[in-house]
Amino acid sequence: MIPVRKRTYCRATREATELLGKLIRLGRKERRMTAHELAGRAGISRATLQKIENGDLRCEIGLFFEVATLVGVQLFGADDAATIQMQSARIQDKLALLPHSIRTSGKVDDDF
Amino acid sequence: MIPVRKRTYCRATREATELLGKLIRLGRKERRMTAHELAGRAGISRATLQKIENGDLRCEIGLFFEVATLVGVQLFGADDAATIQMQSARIQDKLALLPHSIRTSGKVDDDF
DNA sequence: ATTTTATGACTATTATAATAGCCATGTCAG
DNA sequence: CTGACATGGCTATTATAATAGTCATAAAAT
Repeated sequence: MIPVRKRTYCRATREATELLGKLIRLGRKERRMTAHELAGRAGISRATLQKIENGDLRCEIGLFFEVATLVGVQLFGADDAATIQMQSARIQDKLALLPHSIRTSGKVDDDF
Repeated sequence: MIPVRKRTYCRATREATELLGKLIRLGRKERRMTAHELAGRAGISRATLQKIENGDLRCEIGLFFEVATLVGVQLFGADDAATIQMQSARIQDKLALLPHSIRTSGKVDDDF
């Protein structure tokens, strides 16, 4: 029973997810952890970890990031939650300056 | 009907996902796109886009990355698929040097 | 060489994400 | 001011991800 694939993803999406999966597998092996061991620590099944390391686009982002964190893969160039949170706060400030709702009347679409 | 939350995520995971969501919302507004419009381009529902921009950990990573790409959010510091693919190839080479399967007998666990 | 076990691949089942559709609110443009 | 529409927040339904489990293979360790 072949599942019906309907969704498509652009190449950048596929490549990025594949890269993240490989970084996770590399991190795991560098730390000499088995797939079984890492899956246990992350609280997921070994099958799901396999899908993550293979760059399966349909896995939860939370699981990807959780495993990445466990094996020391840097997200957004930061190794700790506090640094990421600071970036988040800065983006929040920029967001506050923009209008709450976007109106598509003028059709300007500046590319900045 | 309150859904039973069982899974937990570490702070770094939550912060990183929240940051990515905010970067996406910022990117969308800078390009003056409505949520409806962006959801349409990404081929997802507006409700899912809302969850993504709010940093919902349970959304598919493929949807996160797809939307991020559409609004110009850089993944892994690269703006094109080719550059990401090159990074991927390098990681692949490093992986090839490591042993195929990890044995947990010696219990060394070097941190590198 | 032999044993042990880490990994890849698969299936059926269960949990849950994604969706369509709705209403209420808010806010931007005229 | 006010009317149009963008957004947030729900619900029920459907699609599908996550799981547990098994089997085969491969590769470390002895």
